[in-house]
Amino acid sequence: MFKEISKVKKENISKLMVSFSDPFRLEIIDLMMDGEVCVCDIMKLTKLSQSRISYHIKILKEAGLISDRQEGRWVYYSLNKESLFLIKEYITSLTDYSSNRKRCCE
Amino acid sequence: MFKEISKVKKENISKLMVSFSDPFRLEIIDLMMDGEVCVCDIMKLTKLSQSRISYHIKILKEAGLISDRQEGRWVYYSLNKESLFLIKEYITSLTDYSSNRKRCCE
DNA sequence: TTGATACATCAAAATATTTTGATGTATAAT
DNA sequence: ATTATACATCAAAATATTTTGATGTATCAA
Repeated sequence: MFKEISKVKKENISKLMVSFSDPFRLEIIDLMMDGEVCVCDIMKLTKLSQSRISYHIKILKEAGLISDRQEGRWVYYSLNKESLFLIKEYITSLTDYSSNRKRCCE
Repeated sequence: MFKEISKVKKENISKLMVSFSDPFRLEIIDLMMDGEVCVCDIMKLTKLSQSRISYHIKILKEAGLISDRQEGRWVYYSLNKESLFLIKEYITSLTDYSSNRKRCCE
């Protein structure tokens, strides 16, 4: 399908993009911009319930967008740079191709 | 919320990201990489039904990801470069911030 | 070893998205 | 004028996602 991004990568991309498709996940992602956060932080900063946060965290983790690091009772989450780079690469591939547009249906 | 991307932009981003959250929309987007396509093209190339394609096209259009151009009975759709750039900018802002990570909860 | 904290997981309910098939509108060809 | 084509829109059904509240697990402190 994609000419430069393989099918395997395409599935990654798909899950990664789903990460950003929910407003509350966007908020959580936003909080991770500054560095590591734990669920407790997200609870304080967003007023989302604990299980609700865990649910969204799980989606982000399974997509590969975030990494986790446990320290005692706390689990610290942070954005995964490689995944962000993959997304940027994908978007760039779209812009690159669309710059030599042609007309269709002729 | 975002430090460099305003709230208005954030709403744009949200809708733009939703555009990529469905596998069939990803396919449609993929087809637009090479240039303009009409619904009829997408039908031929994907075997999705016409109303199904129109539904997804509508979401992409409302998100501002694609532009349309009518020519007689045909409507040609193509990727909107400005929107792609906006997304790249957003992802970049995430990577930029996450490079000076700090520990939380201390 | 008891209790508290931090988080994960689960099943059910609530909600949102997607698909389908029918119908509608505009354009164009006969 | 009539018919065909290209696409949009609609309401109902199908399906998927999200939320909630309860319960489970691991860690730590007293």
